[in-house]
Amino acid sequence: MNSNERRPTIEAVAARAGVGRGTVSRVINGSPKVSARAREAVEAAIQELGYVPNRAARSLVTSRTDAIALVIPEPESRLLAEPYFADIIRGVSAELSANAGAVDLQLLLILVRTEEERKRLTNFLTARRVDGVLLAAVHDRDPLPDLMEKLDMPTVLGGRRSDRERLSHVQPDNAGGAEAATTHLLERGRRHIATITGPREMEASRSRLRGYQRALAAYGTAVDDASPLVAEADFTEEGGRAAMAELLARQPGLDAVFAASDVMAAGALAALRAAGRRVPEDVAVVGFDDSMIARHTTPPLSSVRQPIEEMGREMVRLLLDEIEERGRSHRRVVLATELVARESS
Amino acid sequence: MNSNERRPTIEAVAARAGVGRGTVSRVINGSPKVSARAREAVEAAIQELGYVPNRAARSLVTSRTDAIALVIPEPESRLLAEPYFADIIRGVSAELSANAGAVDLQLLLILVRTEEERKRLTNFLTARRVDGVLLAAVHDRDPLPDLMEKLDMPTVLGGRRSDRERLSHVQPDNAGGAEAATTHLLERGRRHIATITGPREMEASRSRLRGYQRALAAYGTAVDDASPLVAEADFTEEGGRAAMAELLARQPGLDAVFAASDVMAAGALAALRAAGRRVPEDVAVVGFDDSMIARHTTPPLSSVRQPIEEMGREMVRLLLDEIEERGRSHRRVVLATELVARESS
DNA sequence: CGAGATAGTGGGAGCGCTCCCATACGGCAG
DNA sequence: CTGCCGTATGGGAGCGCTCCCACTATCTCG
Repeated sequence: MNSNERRPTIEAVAARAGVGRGTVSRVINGSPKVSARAREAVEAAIQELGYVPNRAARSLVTSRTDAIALVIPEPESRLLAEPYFADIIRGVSAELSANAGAVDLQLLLILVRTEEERKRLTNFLTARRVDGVLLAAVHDRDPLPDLMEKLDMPTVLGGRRSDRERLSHVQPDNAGGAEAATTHLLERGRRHIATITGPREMEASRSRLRGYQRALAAYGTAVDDASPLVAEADFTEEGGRAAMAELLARQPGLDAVFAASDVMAAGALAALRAAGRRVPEDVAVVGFDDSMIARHTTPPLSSVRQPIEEMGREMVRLLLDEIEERGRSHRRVVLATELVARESS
Repeated sequence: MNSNERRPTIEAVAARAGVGRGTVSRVINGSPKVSARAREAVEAAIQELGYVPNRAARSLVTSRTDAIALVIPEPESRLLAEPYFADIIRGVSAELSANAGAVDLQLLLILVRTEEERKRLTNFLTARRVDGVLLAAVHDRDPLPDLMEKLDMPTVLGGRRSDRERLSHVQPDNAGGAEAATTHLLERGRRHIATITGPREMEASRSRLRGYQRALAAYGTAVDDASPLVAEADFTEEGGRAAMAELLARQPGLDAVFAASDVMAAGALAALRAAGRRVPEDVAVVGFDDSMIARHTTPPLSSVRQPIEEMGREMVRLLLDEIEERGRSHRRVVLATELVARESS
C-alpha cells in the first residue's frame, strides 16, 4: 500500500485469475459476455490484490474523463455566500453519488474571478477535461454559455439568460414566487407596495419584477418598470439599504416592500429602522431566498423559499441525461417556490 | 472545434513545427534545453493548431493527476453552511490559481455523508486519483487522517485532532480568540462568565474552552471543565438555546456568556430573551466565527473573527509544498484571530 | 589541431487500459 | 460425421504523452 510499491495492473489481475486481460476488463465494465466461473475468479483476484483501475489509462482510450465541472462565476459566489452556494453543491454532490454506478463521476469545482481564470477555463473546456458542465448563476452577458454551445459540450445552466434560452437549465419559479409574495402583501391589506429588484441584466431579477407586477395587475394596479415604486439594487445589503432609502424619499406613503433577495431585505430593514418606520406595523417586508439570515433579522423576515438543493440535484439529472444520450433536445425545469410567512409582514 | 474532429496531438504540432516530439514536449513543460528557434516554431504551431495537451496521456506516464481533493465530512458541511464553507473554498481556489504555473491543479470537491461514500472515497484515494488532499474540519475519531498517513499521501488538515497531530495542519488561534473574548468580558466588568462549548470530541472546542479558562485564571478564577459555568452544545442554534437555558437554571446570577460559535450564540440570545434577560445590560454575549449572522442578530453579536479564507489559502500552500518535496517534515500553521466588538457586550 | 565537454535534438519504449479481431469450444441440425 | 452458429476468450494494437538514450553539431581548452 506504500506509494513506492507499484499498484497492481489489470495484467496482474488477469494472471492471478488465470484469464486474459480482455476478460478482466469485461468483468470490470460489467459486460454480460463473461462466464460465471471467469467472473468469480476475476473478482476474487481483484479482491486479493486490492486492484483499482487506473483512470488515466481508461480515460486515454475512452476519451471520457468521468468528471464534471461546477463552474461558479465569482461575482456570484460572493453574493451567494449565503447557503445558496453550499446548498447547490450539496445537491449536486448528493445526486452525483446517488447515480454512481460502475464509474462514479467526480465533481470539479471551478470559481472564475479574473480574466486570466476565464481564459484558463476556456482552455480547460476546449481540452475536454470534463464530460459535462454545470454553470451556476448565469448572467445575460456571460460568454460561457455560448462557448459551451460552440464546443457542443453537455451543459446545464442554473438560471437562464432569457426565456429563449437554448441550453438546458433549471431554475426556481421566480415570477411565481414574487407573485405569491406580492399577493400575500395585498391580502394583508397593503396597497402601496414597492419592490427592490436585483440587477436588471439578470433574468432572475426581471422574472421577479414580472411576478410582482403580475400580482399588482391582478388587483388592478399597473406598475411599469420605471415606476417610482421600483428601485434597482445589486443583491447586496448596502444596495438594499440605499434602494429602500430612495423608495422612502420617492414614496413616503408606501406600506410594504418586496425585496428580490433576503440580503437586500436586510438592508431595507436597516433603512426603515433608520427612518423610524416600524416593521411590520408601518411597512411590511418580504424577501426572497429564505436564507439563514431571514430567521435572524429583527423582526424575522417573511421570504420566498426556493428549493436550492433540489435545483442542484435536478441540474445533475439533466446533465447526466445529456451526457448519456447526446444530441437530445435540451430541457428546462422550473421548480416551485414557497412563501414562508414570518413576522415582517 | 467540433467534438467529432479529433483534437491535434503532440505529433501534429511536431510535424507542423518541423521538429521532433521530444522538442515539443520540452517546450510545453518549460525545459530550458530548447533553442530559441525551435521554441518559437513550436509555440507558433501550438497557436495555429489550437493544441491543448491531453492530460490523461500525460497523467498515465507521469502518474501525477494535477488535481487535489478538498474533502468535507458532511456533518460539518451542514454546520458550516454559513460562509465558513464558501470562504474555505474561495481561499483554496484563489491560492490554487495563484500558483498555476505550467500546469494548474484542479480542485475536486468531495462531500462525505454516508458510509458508502466514505468507502468510495477510500477507494478513490487508494487509487491515487489526486496528488494531495485537503481535509476540512477533522473530528478526533475521523479515520480519514489515519488512512492518509498509511497511504503516505500529501495531506493538510483544517484543524487538528490533538496537539500531537502528526499531519500538516492549519487552524485559527482558537485558544487565543477565546481568551481575548473572555478577557474582553472581564474588562467590561463582568465577573460571572459562563461558556457554551462545542462538542468536546473536537479539538477546536477544547481549545476554545482552554482559552476561556486561561483568561479567567489570569483574573484569579479557576473554572474546571465540570464547572456549572460550562455547558456543552453541538454547534447548532437549538443546542445553544438549550445550553443557555441550562446555564441560567444552574447559575441565575451569571452576567456574561462566551459561546464557541455564532450560531450557538444566536440560540443563547433567544434563550436569554425568553428568560427576560436583556442583552447586554443583564447578560453580555460574545460568539465565535464572526459569521454573517453575527451582524444580523438583535443586538448585533460581538464575535471572534477567524481568517477563514486565509486558512484555505494557507492549506493550499502547505499542500503544494508537501507535494513538491515529499518526505519533508510536516508543518503546522496557526492564524491569528481578532475580536470584533458589537452591541451584545 | 585533436580530444573532450556541452547543448540540442529525434524518436523508441512504454505507461495501463479498452477495443476488436481471431480463435476455441461446444452444441445441434442435416 | 460434417458444417455451422453462438458464446467466451486471449491478446495485439493503439490511445497521447514523457522519459531517456543515442546521436549530431558546436564549443573549449591543453
